[in-house]
Amino acid sequence: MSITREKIIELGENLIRTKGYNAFSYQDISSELGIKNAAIHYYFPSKENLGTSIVKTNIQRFEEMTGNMQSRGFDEWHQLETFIKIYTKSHREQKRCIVGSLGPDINSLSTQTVAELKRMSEIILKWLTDTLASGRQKGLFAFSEEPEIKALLMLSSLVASLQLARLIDNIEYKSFCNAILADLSPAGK
Amino acid sequence: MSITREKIIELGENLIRTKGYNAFSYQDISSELGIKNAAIHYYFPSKENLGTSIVKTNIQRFEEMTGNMQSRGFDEWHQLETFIKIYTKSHREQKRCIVGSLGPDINSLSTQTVAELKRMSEIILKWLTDTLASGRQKGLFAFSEEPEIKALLMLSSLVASLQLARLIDNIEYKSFCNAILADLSPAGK
DNA sequence: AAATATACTTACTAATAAGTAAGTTTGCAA
DNA sequence: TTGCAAACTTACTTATTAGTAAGTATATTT
Repeated sequence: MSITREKIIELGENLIRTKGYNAFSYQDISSELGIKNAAIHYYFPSKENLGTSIVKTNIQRFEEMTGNMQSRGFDEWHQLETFIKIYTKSHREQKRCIVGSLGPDINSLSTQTVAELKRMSEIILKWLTDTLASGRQKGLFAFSEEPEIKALLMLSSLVASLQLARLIDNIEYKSFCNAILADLSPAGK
Repeated sequence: MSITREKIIELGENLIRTKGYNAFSYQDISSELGIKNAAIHYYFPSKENLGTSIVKTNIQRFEEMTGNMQSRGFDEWHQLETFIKIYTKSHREQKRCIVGSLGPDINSLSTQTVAELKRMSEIILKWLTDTLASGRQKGLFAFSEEPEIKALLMLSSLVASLQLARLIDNIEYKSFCNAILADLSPAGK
């Protein structure tokens, strides 16, 4: 695989996560990489194409991460902690997540990109639901809702928190994330 | 106030809440209203201007609603229920809220629009924090976090849920909102 | 009746966007 | 050394965008 191709994907992802899909252009990428806009089209004929590739890369990354945690024998609490670290890192870097960035632009995305984006959120939600369910069975977590609902509540909080954090100053992001985890603690109930 | 002006604001708000700020154009509005794009510029010289006006209108609407509830003597539980109804209605109409729609585009908005948007989220959060705090004092709610953190958690959930709802099919939005309210119930603890 | 303000339209401009066709350089293989 | 493919550039086109300047019709005021 080409290094330029990878750089385009990386830069594209950053642009989506900071400016948003409709606010970035091939020029933003090409000028940053010191190449011409046609060079981007050489790798990604259309912007839809690039968008879809970026989502696919993110799905792959997520699946690698969860696979890794499972094969390394992380318990459910540890897995959730690691998952939440993705968001604290994004917050530090003043970025949103892919789902939170592309979700709003769903009406101006190609059907292919939307399909991948849906697939991504479903994969995340499924993993989160399963992790919550098996963690509760082991007595690691306590919550009264259905795991699907709880997963949706948690994911919603995390996705939106990255957005709200940019609107509300003095936000204590760490406390926020701690509250999400503490809410699951069996000791607290 | 002109009826055309009001229609522009209403249409603009709908476009922001469905397509997003960067994805809608003056043409979208003018063609819908059967007028020319220059007519929109007559009322709103720039798009930034329109954006700011739309946010201001929403702030006003929110303050009228909360003011009304307070003067009518709604208790905190009733107030929260009414607040959450805004989101169930948005969900039915396949729309997001203003904060969730404009938040993602913060990097491509004018400083004035951003200022109003920040003001709006702060007003909502302040109201929610106060309502949670006084409701807990009266024994209507039970939660262990600081009211500020709890308010942020709830608002995050609601804002993002409207986005995720469009990504995840078969979402049971009612159960989701019920879970948010049930979480506050003193009986459940 | 004349002047003026309101609510537009007509007819543009300048900028930026995605996308393309054809050419160029470079390294490698036959 | 010729041929060819990969990785671009040059030089565009077409479409859409926000925005503007000047004009027009209509109603209201003076």
